[in-house]
Amino acid sequence: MQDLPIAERPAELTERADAADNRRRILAAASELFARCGAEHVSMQEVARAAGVGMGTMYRRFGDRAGLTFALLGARHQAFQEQLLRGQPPLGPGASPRERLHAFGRGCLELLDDDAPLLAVASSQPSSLEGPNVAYRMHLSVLLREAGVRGDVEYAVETLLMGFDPRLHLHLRHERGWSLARVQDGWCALLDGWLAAPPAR
Amino acid sequence: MQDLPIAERPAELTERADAADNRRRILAAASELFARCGAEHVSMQEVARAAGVGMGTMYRRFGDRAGLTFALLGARHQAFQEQLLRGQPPLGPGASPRERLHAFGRGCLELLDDDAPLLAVASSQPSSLEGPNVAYRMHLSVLLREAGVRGDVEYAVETLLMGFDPRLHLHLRHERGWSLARVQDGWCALLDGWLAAPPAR
DNA sequence: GCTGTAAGCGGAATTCGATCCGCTTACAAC
DNA sequence: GTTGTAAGCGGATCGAATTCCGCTTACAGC
Repeated sequence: MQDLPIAERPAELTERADAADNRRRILAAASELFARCGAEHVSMQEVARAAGVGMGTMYRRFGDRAGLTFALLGARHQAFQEQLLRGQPPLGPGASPRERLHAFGRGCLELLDDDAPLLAVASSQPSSLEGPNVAYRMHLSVLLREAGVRGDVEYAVETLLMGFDPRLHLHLRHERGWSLARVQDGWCALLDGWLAAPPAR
Repeated sequence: MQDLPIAERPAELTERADAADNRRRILAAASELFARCGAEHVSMQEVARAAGVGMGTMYRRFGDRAGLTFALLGARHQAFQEQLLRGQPPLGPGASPRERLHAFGRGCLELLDDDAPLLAVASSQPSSLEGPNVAYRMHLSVLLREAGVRGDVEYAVETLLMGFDPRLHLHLRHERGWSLARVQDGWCALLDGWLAAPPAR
């Protein structure tokens, strides 16, 4: 939180005062509308009108709908990433890789449990394999190697990330009615499968 | 192939002659246009025009873009499913569950390798976790149990299915430049992780 | 062959995301 | 304070998916 979690500060520093104001108004309006009506029933038009800005302004700032969504989630996810890098064990450094990975998975799925409806709308976009996942990909990759996983670590990373897919999560939680704990346990079992795996093949 | 692979015949049997004709024309036009221009550059308008039908006709028949896509892929996937149920080992019955699962994964990924561009367009749709995956979900579920997997088999099934996500596949194959064999080996390693896993936790 | 009717049809209308573009304005330099 | 200019603005516009609805027609029953 104190210094740059990803590379995102420059944009805010060189931002014109009126632009910053609009940005805050758009985020506030989007947050309120999404919460009130459900993200999938709110059009970009409506957000723009509620924020008192034109369409051009929204798209200049956020690029597309997914961009707006990620920006909305930004604060919470940055705090989480901060914990991964500098927080207390078991999430932060100090615990064993396996413990950190378990804590990471459970934590991510907890965040996801709140954000899935929002993210599911964004995840059909081009940016979908990106967003916060870029940071998580690296985190997983490092810890899996530390934990001594043999075989194709990068493929393992991808499967573990797929476990955070918002549409999968909604499917399991709501269509299939699973508890969050069941999903978390499943993810940890998947992880342990990779940790225990013989050298592949 | 000889008798109903999924439940889909009734629609074709009660179909009016002109409707059947339109359906064939739409599929032919879509197939040709998708192949020539790339699925993502062809609008439903264009398919309709090329087939010589109105928009209403397309949507009455196929529901939405994803439906059209799945219909287009239907024949190949039904043949594959047929092989799973009644074909030669190792794909069909006769081999050990583990061998059948490996063959299944490799075969699916091979099909996917051709179809991913098409499926990726469809997979942002509501129908996305469905399509051919419904049948594959059951196949995996049965074979994993036969193979004696302990713990949450259903979660294992979902992770294995995520390995067939068309957008993941395109990402790995084209953005990351992996070979098909690497993806297949990765999937098999994932499978073996589940087969070898201790009772979870 | 005639006829009633449900299925099917075409294409206009609607909706929504995204882009475009000419006008406005904050603010740094002087 | 004035000024130049790049950044920012808004809303018209476009393109695509999907829905709607009044007309047409295949075909089962007679």
